[in-house]
Formats: sequence, structure tokens, C-alpha cells
Amino acid sequence: MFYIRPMSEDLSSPLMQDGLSAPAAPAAPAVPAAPAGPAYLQGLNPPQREAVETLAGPVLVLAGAGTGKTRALTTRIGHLLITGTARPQELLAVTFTNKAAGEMRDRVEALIGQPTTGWWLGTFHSIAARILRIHASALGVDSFNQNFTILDDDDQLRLLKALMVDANIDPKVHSPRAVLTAISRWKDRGWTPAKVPLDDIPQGLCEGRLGKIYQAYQDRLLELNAADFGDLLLHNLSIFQANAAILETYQHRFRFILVDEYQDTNVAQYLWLRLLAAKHQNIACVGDDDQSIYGWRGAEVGNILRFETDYPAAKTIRLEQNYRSTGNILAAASALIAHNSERLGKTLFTADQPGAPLRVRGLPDGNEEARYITDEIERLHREGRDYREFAILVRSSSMMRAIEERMIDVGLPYRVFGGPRFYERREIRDAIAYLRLVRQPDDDLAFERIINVPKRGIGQTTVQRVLSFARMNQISAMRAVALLVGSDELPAAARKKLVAFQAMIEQWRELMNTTEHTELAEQILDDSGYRDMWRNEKTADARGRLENLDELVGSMGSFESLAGFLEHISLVLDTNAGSGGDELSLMTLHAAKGMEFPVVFLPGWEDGAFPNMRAMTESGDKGLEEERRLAYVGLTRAREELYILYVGSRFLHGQWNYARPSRFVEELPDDVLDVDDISGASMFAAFTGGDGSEDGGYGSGAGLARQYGGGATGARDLGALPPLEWAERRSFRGIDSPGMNRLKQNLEQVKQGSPPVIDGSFDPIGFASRGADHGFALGQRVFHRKFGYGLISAVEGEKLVIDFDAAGEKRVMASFVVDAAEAS
DNA sequence: CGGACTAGGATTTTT
DNA sequence: TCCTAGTCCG
Repeated sequence: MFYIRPMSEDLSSPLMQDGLSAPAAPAAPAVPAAPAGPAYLQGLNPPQREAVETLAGPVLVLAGAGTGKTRALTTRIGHLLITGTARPQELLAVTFTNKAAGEMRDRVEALIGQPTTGWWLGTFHSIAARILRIHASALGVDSFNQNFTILDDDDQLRLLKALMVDANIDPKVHSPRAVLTAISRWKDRGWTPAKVPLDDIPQGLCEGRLGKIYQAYQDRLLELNAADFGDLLLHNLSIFQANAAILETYQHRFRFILVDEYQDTNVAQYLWLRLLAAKHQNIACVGDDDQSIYGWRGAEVGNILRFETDYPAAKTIRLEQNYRSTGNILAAASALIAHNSERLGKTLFTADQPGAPLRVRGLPDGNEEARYITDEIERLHREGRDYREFAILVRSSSMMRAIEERMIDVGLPYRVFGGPRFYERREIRDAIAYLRLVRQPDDDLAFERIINVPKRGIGQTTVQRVLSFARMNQISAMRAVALLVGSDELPAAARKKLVAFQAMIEQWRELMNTTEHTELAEQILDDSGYRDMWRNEKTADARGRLENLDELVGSMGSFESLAGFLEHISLVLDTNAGSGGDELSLMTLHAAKGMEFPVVFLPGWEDGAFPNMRAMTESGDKGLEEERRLAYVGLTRAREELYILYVGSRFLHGQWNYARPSRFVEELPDDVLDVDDISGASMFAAFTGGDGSEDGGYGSGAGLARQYGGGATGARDLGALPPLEWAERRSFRGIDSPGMNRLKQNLEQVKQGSPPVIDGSFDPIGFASRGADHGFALGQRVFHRKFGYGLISAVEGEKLVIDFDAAGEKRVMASFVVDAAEAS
């Protein structure tokens, strides 16, 4: 006898968070009925109930995917309030996303039947920001006060780059991005510049002066009355550590602390929680070590692994009954994750039926893969499924394009989740910079961002002079402008333009007191010419940008004032206003965490792409294990049907790459799979031999084919056919695609006794031809997109000197030209 | 100063 | 392939 979920619920809520779909009906008969109690406790299984009712002391709830984690957490909060164990103002509940926080509030309110007020519920960052605003001055830096600005990524980079230049470090040699990442990781660990251990300073970056750069960066931020995301937590820690009275206030206040997604906390967050919980020790953390996928952002699985050591009185509760997926899906996920060594270990089980086998499909190339997906979706849609029941989860967003194009071709309604966040878009940041500058004329970063956007003839020379004058006199840029325009330091033309800019800002500033902030924003966008700038741009995305601006102004309406809006803008801005239509979902695996869908497609399961090569080279086995957890997250998103897809060759970054199935495919148990491989991947293996020792790596072109030779690196032969039979089958299927043509051609070669082509020298479709050996030769006639046809007059490594028919002699990169015969 | 061009890079991205 | 940051020249 199996419990089967009501279909209506399944169909209506494919996007629900973990646990939302846990049945309200009783659990499987095998589990004894929970003892009586309030109605809201009735539907819980025994461990869930224990997680709810163990109110005092440290509790770690290890909640596997789909085991009703959110339900347990929100019921726990409700229980605390309903039983009167805690008053709202004694509660602190932290999440990672605003979305999760919002959902938690909704569910608690639904449970207790009334709006909740007084408790602190929010993301780590928003709560830390709130505390920091109250105690900013306790940092003891004059320039840093409660009005501090929270910087976005872009501001941080610009700042850092400037500091690097000051320190005589060439940003072209040492990537500011890498520097920022390193600094952020230090902050994630709770290290102020003074606390960074000497041996943790990489010698390769910034000539070993990264510690100094970090210090300079922090000094500058404080000077600017600014904080980055990492600082919110870091400054909290500094204040707590230096000021016992402040810490005690909060320790006293928060008698009960609840933490969601504990496996994703970084060290700073961990320390922060530990300080806050030290007095009452009533801290309940919910998480799943198997779903820790943000290590690259500083999350420490170690936090959850050592919870019991940190809190010896801790009670650990495991939620292991899965209410989401079929038996086969769960079996596959469990077998896969069992390959990881660093885990606390859980054994998920389900009362559900085994269901359909997982479909593993090897296809020739990405186009075929996309076609396969849309074909299947159309088939299942005809059989009665709504589009909203499907999700396609990719490892990296670069894989989305082929799929999107295909969906547009066949007209399937889809929606991309994630992608650039709303507030990260250029037009949004520009607009916000205007608002910031109007409200706080001393906001130099905002000044820099929009002083010449749209173009108003204030060039870099002028801006640099203003900025250096400001730095020299320790004043803000706007003040520097005010002084400079009254002097002869700048050319008259520049002064005139600056005066106009200054007047514009000033005029808006006056409006600020008399006008609604949404109205003010409208005026700024129009008067500044910012909207016109996009209207005049005739690119496809310009219209979208204008719409985004409208949306921004619209979203301001829900804030009381400009100040209120700006304070929250960097922390809270919903990026995906739901459309609610019947659309299928396309997103990265990371973005899919916490969601579930009846039918899930997992394309791109190729070694190098997934597990991602870079994750492995950068973090070794730890990286591989995190990739495996990501795969686990992907598998466990599915309720009923699951497709795992890989291709024999994939077009990425402008070139074709041979691929072989992901090692994760091998790690799945045979008896739950239905495998069909027409990728040709193993045919390459049969042709090419080799042991995989040769370098290459995903994306290195020709080297890859050799690397993946022979199957000696461990690729399982996934039911592949011998080349001839395979070719028969291929033509039977009528598939015609670059990947296929490539294989077909090689097959002919081999039939005639020649080796297959694995480099670019004989390669009509441009396969693998762009490696170190681009294959172009002196005298070859080629075509360039901009310059047209020409003859190669010299080859200098990657560069070609070409005598173009129309444009004359030019020096161009080999990757920009193709053989003239190819371009028709 | 700004447009045109080219080189170079391209996981993931809750805040 | 596609994006963007930086350089070069009118």
C-alpha cells in the first residue's frame, strides 16, 4: 500500500519551496501515528514533530531534500508563539534569501492565523545591516555613520581598481575581480585586515601585497561611509567583540534563534550566530550537508558538520522521509551522493512507488539535446501535463542559449529564472546612482557612475581632475566641482558642463522636499536624458531596459520615502516578479535549490562541464564533492520523471568540443535507469585510443578528443553501438546536425582505413580547429566578418597578417577568420 | 571627447 | 559565439 499525493496539489504548485508539498495527510502506515496535540502538529511525522517540539537548547535538524524542512521550521516558530514559550520580539529567524524570509512569514502567519509583528525575520545581511545602522558609530570611525551606503559589486570593483593603480599594481596583470574575491573570502571568514594570517596572503596576487590592498580598501570604504556585503557581518562582529554591552543587549533579546539553510553559512555568519546564541543557547539550525553548493562563495560545510561539537548539548534530528520524489529518483540521488566522503549521512526513504526509470540519453550535440527536450515536453504536454510542470536545470548559463533558441523556434512558453539580478542591471544601477547622488551629494561612487551618463561631454580627463582635486583636499567630488567651477583650474568648456550638471542635481535636490519620490524619480530619468539615451539606442534590449526603469519607479511606490527606498534597495529588490502563466522553467542548478517539479531535465552531464573542470582544478576533491552535491540537488528537484542528458560534442565559446558522459552518470545505479546513447561519444573513444593523460580540459578543442580516448579514464560504455550499426541507426533516425555530420565523415574515413580526424586540418565544419594550431597557412584565402576576403601574408602565432581585397593589410586574430570556402 | 575597433575572457552568484 | 573593457584615432 502506497501513499499517493493528490494530483491537484502536484499540478498547482511546481515552484514551491522544500517541504511545502509535504502532505497534510497522515504519513505512511509504516510510521506510527504521532501522539495527539494541537491540530497543527497532527500532520507531522515523528522526527518532524520532534524538531518542532524540542524548544529548548541547541537543535540541529538535518533535513534531506523533500523531507518537509520548511514545514518543520515554520511550525516550530508557530509552536513557540502559540504555546507562549516565546514572545515575538524574542525571536530571531534568519534565512539566506528575501524570498525564503517572505515565505516563512507567510507560512507562520497562516499557521497562527494572524499577522506577525515584532520578531526579527530576515536574511543574514538585512538583519546585520539593521544592527549596523543602529550601532554604526560604535565602530569608532568618524566618517562611518548610520547613513552608510551598501556598495554593489560594480562599485567595489571600481574602487579596488583605483586602489590598485595607486599602489602601482597593474590591473591587467592582477585581476581586480580575483582580488575582490580573495578579500571577500577573508571577510567571509570574519577576518579584518589585521586578522588575516600572513601565510594566507597569496604571493602570486598583487606581488604579495594583497594584505595591504585589503587594508587600503577597508580604509577607503570607511572614509566613503560605505560598506560592502561582507562588511555588514564583519562590522557586526567587530562591534560585538569590542563592545560587550551591545552584544549583551542582543543576546538577551534573542531568546530563540532559528536558522534556515545552515549548510550555507560562512564562518562570519557562524561566529555571529554563536555570539548571539551564547547566552540562551536556544538555537535551532535546519540544513542539509548534502545540499551545500555555495562553498565557492565562502560557505563552510564544516559549520554544520561540527554543530554537535560546538554545542555539546545539541540534539540532532534527522528528517529522512521524502515526500517528493519517486523511489527510483530517490535511489539514484542516494547512490550518487553516497560517493561523497564528507557527510553526516542520512538515509532517505519514501513510501512512494518506484515510478518510471530515469531516462539517460546521450545525444550527438547540443542542438539535438535541445530538440530532444522540446520533443519530450511536447509529447508529455499532449498527454496532459501543463508546461509549468517542467524544469530544465543547467550547470552554467552558457548552456541556456541553445535551449532557449529551440524553445523560441517551436514556440514553447518558458521562463528563465535567475540570470542577472534586477538591481545588477546597468540601467537600474545608473538610476539608483542618480537617486543616491541627489539625496547624498557626497556619494562619490554614484557621482563617478553617472557624471557622464548619458554623454554630456564631461570626459575622463575632467572627471579625473575633479576626483584628484577632491582627494587632495579631502572633500567629496560634488564639493570639488563646486569649487573648481569658480576657478580657472579647468577649461571653460568643461566648467560650463559641470555647472550644468551641478545645477541639475541641485534642482532635483530642491524637488526632493516638495515632490513624491516616485515623481522625482520620473523627473530625474527624463530631465537627465537618461531615458532618451536608451530610446535612441536601437538595440533589441534597449526597450527592455526602459521597461526595467518603469518597474524600478513602480517598485519605489511601496516605500515611504526616497531614503527608505535607498536603504533597502541594495538588500531587497525582487528580481522575478512572478508571471503566473503556464510556462516551463529554465534555470541553473544553483537557482533551483529549494524548488521542485514533476518533470525535470538535466542537460549537459558531460565531464568537464559537469562536474565542472574549473571547480575541480581549483578545489580538487572538495570541488568535485560540491559538484556532486549540485548533481544531487538537481536529481532531487524531480517528483516523477527525470531526464539526464549528455552529448558527444558541444559547441561552446565559439568552438566545438568533444565530450564524454559525466562521471556522475556512472555513479547512478543501473537498475533505475533507462539508457539510450546515440551521442557517438564512445565511438570517438574506440577510434582514438589514449589514456587521458594528455592535457586538454573542457574547452581546449582538439586535445579533448585525445584526452577522452579509449574509455580508459573511466567512461562507462552506455549501451553504445559499434560504429557501423550506430551509423545505420543514426540514418534511421534521420538526424542531421554538425555533430552527426562530423561523425559520419569520420566513419567514412575509418571505413577506408584512415584514422579519424581529430584536429582542425581537415575539418569542413570548423570542428576543433581553433586550438593552439589554428591550421591557417600562408597564402590561404580567408574571410573576415568585418574586412571581407583576403590572403594570408604572414602567420605570427595566433595572429595572422592578411592582405584584404578591400580593406588592405590588417593584423587579426586567427579566431576571427574562416577559410574563404567556408564563408558563402 | 567619443566612436570604432580589437583583444581577451567566458562556472555557479541567495546578499 | 558573444560580451565588455580598453585603445586608438579622427
